[in-house]
Amino acid sequence: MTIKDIAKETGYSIGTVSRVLNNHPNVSEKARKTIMEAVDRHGFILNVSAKNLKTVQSENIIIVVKGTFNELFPVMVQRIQMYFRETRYTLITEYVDEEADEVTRARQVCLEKKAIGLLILGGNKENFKKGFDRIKIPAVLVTNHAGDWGFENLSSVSTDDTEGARKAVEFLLENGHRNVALLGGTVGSDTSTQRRLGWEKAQEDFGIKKEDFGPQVGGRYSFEAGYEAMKKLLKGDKKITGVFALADVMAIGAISAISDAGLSVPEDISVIGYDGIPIGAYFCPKLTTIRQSIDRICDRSCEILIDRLENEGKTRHEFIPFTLDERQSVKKI
Amino acid sequence: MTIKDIAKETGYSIGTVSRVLNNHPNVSEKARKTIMEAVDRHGFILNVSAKNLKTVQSENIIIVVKGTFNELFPVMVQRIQMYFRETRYTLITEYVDEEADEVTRARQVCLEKKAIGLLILGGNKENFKKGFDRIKIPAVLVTNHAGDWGFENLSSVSTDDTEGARKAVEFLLENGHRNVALLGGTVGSDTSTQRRLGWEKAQEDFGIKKEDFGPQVGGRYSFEAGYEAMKKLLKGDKKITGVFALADVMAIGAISAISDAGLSVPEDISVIGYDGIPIGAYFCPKLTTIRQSIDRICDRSCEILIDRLENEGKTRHEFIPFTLDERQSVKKI
DNA sequence: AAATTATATTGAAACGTTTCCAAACCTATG
DNA sequence: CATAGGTTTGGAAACGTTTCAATATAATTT
Repeated sequence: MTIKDIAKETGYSIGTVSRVLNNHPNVSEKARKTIMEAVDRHGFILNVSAKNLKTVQSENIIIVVKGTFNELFPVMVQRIQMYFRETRYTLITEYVDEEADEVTRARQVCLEKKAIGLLILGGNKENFKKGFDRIKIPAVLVTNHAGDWGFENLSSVSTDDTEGARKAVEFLLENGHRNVALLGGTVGSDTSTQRRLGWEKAQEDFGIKKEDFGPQVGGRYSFEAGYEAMKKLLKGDKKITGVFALADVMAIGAISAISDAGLSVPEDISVIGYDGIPIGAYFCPKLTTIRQSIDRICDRSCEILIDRLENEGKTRHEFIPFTLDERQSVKKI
Repeated sequence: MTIKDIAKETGYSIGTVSRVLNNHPNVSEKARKTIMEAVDRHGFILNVSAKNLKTVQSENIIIVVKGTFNELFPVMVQRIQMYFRETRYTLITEYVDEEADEVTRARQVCLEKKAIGLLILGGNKENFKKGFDRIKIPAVLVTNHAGDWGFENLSSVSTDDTEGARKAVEFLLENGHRNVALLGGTVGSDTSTQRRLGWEKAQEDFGIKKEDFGPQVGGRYSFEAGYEAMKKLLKGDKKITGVFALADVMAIGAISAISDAGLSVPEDISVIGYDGIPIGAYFCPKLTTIRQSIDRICDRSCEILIDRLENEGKTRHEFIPFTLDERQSVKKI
């Protein structure tokens, strides 16, 4: 069943059928009705390949997701999928490993799939510097701020990680904690860097000298890494009363480790997380955390991309406000 | 940059270039080398639209995901994405709402995208009965057993939900619990039905009469629903010592509710879950649960689909073994 | 060296659309 | 009633591939 068959059946030319299908003006009401009727009757569907062959452009948008152990990203991908479900675009998901170069991979996939737009979940600046200028299509960096990266076709939507982290640590400090450990972070991850910076700033604001900063233990954003990092921290000699985990999943891992060590949260140690994943509200104790509006981040990213695609909107670099969700895992001392 | 340019540049015909690109036999070493060299030099990429136009078939596989509040599915989707990353296929994800008819939607998308294979995450039998026979391409039902549904082109990979649930409830019964509540389930969900059946069987095996079965409260698989359902249960008059939650997320919601009610798990009430989501191992108390090998379910689903696509393998209906992960949320009484 | 066979290459049609130009058809105006 | 202007339609080229029949070239056999 092709456009040609419809043409033959209705007695119109294929040109006319095509025009009807594409809502072109200059086609009579009568023709439109006859043709649409035939189309519906046969459940005819346009051959996208043939269409793209002519129009060159596809309607593919690629989302490149970096890092595969994250609990947050799959949910964000889902949200973004749902967003595009309502549009005429096709979203193609491409996962890349933590260590891989997401920009090179993105470029490759974009060429293969003839993508017209690009979303990147969790990229890092180093890789962008190396290769982003060769990506010609509009792109949005989701979750990372790229305001000062200086790329022409790149937008970004994120929370202000430094401020968020600062707020988290300040909250701990206001509650009397003085030795606030930092849990998590991997080299080359921009979110880690930003959040660590916030941790430092907050301590400086409270007049803590650099040599008196709490201890740090790195690790990727996962339950397991949080658990292990906390175990290491508990073995350390410094007495810790507060922990700032760079991600909720780490916070949860950490609480689990604390509890396995026979201590309790928040009685012995207070823990604050970052992200605002749903489980946090049901965890025992309920997790105090900096909540990013991931739904809004996702939606806004999609909006910006589509605006640029369809209305030639400018690139933007937006911060979505975060909130401190005060629950049970932090205690005043 | 098209195949034609490559042809012109190397002096060969476009036919020859095409054959080189497709690894056809009957092309000289010399031609192959010259052409590949030019291809690499220009970073030439075949136009998929043009290719598909001729070959008719795409290499698209659709995954239809039913239900959007689930914590398990996004992770499974990710796993499946990763699987297909290594293949020549393109996976297109399509989410449908809990109430929607996944089969009709699947058919529609398959036509639009000219898909050659289909994966369905969380379908139900009623919808299949209505419309699956009109789907002509190989499909695999992931997570539900369809052995007796009688569809020609449908495979399925799942755990034996009835047996898993029975095992869970037996475990509670063996630990001395006699009034085991059932938490969760929505009408029309096949997994719920199967698991409820297991709950009934286990009680029968222990000689409990139907009128003495524990109470049931329904709800979708989410933290929140688990929380609410448990709250309702706690208000009931029957004294409950054990709870079987149809999904880990519900179990976690339930534990949270129990704890908010001033009781504790497992001291006052034992809870067992189903699924084996990662957080379970880090929750406090650590969640005892029936763990499905979701990775293996995913991988096996993909394998079966591809086997059918490429080697005309038969349809299969496989059970992947589950395990009882005994942790801390169940106590002997 | 000629005849036969196997291998390598070419040329052209076909896939299902879109789009542009020209032709045909209206309708209103002078 | 002829003409202009606008609207509607048809026809054909073009998009970048694959594929197949036909041809050219090389290898093998006699």
